Amino acid sequence: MATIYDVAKRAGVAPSTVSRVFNKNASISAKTVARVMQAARDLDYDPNPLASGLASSRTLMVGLVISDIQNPFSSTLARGVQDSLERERYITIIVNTDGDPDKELGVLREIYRRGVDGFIIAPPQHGNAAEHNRYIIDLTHKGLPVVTVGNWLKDAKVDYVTSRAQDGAMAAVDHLAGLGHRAIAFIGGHTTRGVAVGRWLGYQEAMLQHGLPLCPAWMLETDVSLQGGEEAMTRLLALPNRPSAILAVNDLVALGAINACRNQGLQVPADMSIVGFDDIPYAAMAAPPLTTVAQPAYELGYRAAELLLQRMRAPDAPAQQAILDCRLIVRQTATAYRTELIKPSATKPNGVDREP
Amino acid sequence: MATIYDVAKRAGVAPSTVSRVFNKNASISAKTVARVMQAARDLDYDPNPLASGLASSRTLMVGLVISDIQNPFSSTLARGVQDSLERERYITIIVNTDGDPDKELGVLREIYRRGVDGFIIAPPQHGNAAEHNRYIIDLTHKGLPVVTVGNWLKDAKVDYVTSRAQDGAMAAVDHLAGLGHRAIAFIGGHTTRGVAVGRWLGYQEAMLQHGLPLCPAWMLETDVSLQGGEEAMTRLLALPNRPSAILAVNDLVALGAINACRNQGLQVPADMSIVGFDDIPYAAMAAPPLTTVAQPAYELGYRAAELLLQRMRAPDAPAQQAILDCRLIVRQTATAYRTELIKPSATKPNGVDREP
DNA sequence: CTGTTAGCGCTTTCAT
DNA sequence: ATGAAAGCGCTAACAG
Repeated sequence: MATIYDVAKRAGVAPSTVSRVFNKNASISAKTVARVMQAARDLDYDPNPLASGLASSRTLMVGLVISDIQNPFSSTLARGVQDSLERERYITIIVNTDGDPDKELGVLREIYRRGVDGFIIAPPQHGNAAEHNRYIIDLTHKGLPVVTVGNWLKDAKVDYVTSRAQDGAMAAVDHLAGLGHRAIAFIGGHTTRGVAVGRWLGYQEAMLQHGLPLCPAWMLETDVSLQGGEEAMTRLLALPNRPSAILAVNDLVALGAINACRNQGLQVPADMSIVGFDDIPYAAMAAPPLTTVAQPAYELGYRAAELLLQRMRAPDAPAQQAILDCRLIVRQTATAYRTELIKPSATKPNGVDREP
Repeated sequence: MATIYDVAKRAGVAPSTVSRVFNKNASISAKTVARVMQAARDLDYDPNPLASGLASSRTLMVGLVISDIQNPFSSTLARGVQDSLERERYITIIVNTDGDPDKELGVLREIYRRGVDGFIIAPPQHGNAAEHNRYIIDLTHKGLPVVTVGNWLKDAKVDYVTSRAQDGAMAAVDHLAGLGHRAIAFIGGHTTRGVAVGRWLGYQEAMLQHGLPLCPAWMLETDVSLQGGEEAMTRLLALPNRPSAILAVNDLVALGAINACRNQGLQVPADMSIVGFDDIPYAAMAAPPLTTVAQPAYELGYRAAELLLQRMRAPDAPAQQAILDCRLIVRQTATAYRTELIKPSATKPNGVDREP
């Protein structure tokens, strides 16, 4: 591969001039630019990113921290990030945390080490007091651009993008309550932290507004996955005072919950109403089609990347945020509450009581 | 950040010694190792990957080329790759081609430029004569480790991993034929190229074996996506001699096809049998649950990464391959052929003929 | 087993 | 507007 020296020699200029031409910052005479570009073309020259990274500590790499690329929400968000970033020739390094705080810290360190120019931290586990949180804030103090999605790091100058998830969750509860449900459970991830908190808060607030009971047994933490949803629903179904409706922290969990119901011989929505969150493409195709709160995953990613790009250009600009709307999509997994549900079912071993 | 010189000084050794310790290749006395490690710990030293990459041209980065991270098959495969690679401290750079050969060539160039230590090229578009193919082979000639998944590059020493997709496709056709279908269509991607060829060949071979007609109008190329499947199915339904069953190149396409049927007022499987490919997690949850050929996506990715790791260690070892099994999963989208289907339906404007 | 010495290819003052 | 020269932090012969 040709180096900058080769190009310089062929163009009859100094290497530094070639560098300037390629980095379009300093002012160079038009004819020099032309000569350099021609020489570069002749030699098929392409700057070596490692060398320029070493010299300038700019690598054109950004780290994207997500919980799991297999979640369609995350992969869509990732695509938004990549599509935006690649227009500026950045590459995106995607790392998964699996919702594990230790792992998150590890991958964060790893990509920092690698010299990324910035981070986008999406569905993370960092709460408000954890070590990672500290770590992330330290990064920003070192001047590293960070944008978070779905989670605001207070006390740090980080840009963030989020959706009105709290409103979305409230709309879901409103919908369920309007259908006559009183016993509404929430199946969450680590509900007190991370990206789930908005939904969690919205759930509680709406329940209170409707004068509905917040029963601790109805607020479950689980893995944010199909399996997690299945398992949580199974636990819920084993309860003496089983709820009649569920708000799930995301569609994966909701889908898993539907599975669990089916396995126990329950019909959704006849015997159990379920509302998801995200509106992944498969929500509409599920059996039955999932009622859910849509989040603009792609947009979220795209906007996050835009904010990051802006911050990298203007490190001292005031922090910005982009807040996008959620929208309740009514499909077929939530239906009117039937009073029969409160009677013990002949086919079920567990008595079904009305909640206190 | 501490540099290798700082550590060397503190440990009272030469920088090269520190380098050797960290790269565990040369033999170093135990006590020197201990001293160096201690110094490194004291200074919180971490080697700079850019510097070492520049000096050694090993970057601990590998490029993963897929068509679209949003396809659950791809994201699962990607996860397999990442999980394997991260154990050896490699990071994975995921790039999407969207099935566009030009874009593929572009991203390939880009990550090559970045100095990746190897490539994994999964569902690509490279056929057997295209420019990219040439490009990839050139890379291997330059000594760059490449493993392809699902597609064998002949004339090149590349390792590859694949599934017995051809057998899988044949099993699907066998199933459909056994159900009495004769008019079986194939909705493919770019069927003559890339990862789809195995399925395409399997389809044809099985059709021939069963003495079934290979009608050109029944072999469609389309985008490998929900929309693509929907669109292709719509085209198929507009045909005068509509097929009674479909083999789709993957689950996304199959799911899209189901949508199209529903939109046209057709029941699946009563009016149209459909079989997918991949068995993405959502296939089982679809309405109705999708009959499909399962591919071990995660395994495929994991194994690809393992082969790559091996080749990077032993550049001159003979090419290896890993070939995994596919498995037909019979669910509910394919059912016995009903002779009524050949009569023009009262509800449909298009006459339905038996195929020639 | 360990030290010395050149680079790897680019950027960046500092001059001019 | 352009050139000269000193690194960025590490590795890899080559000695010894």
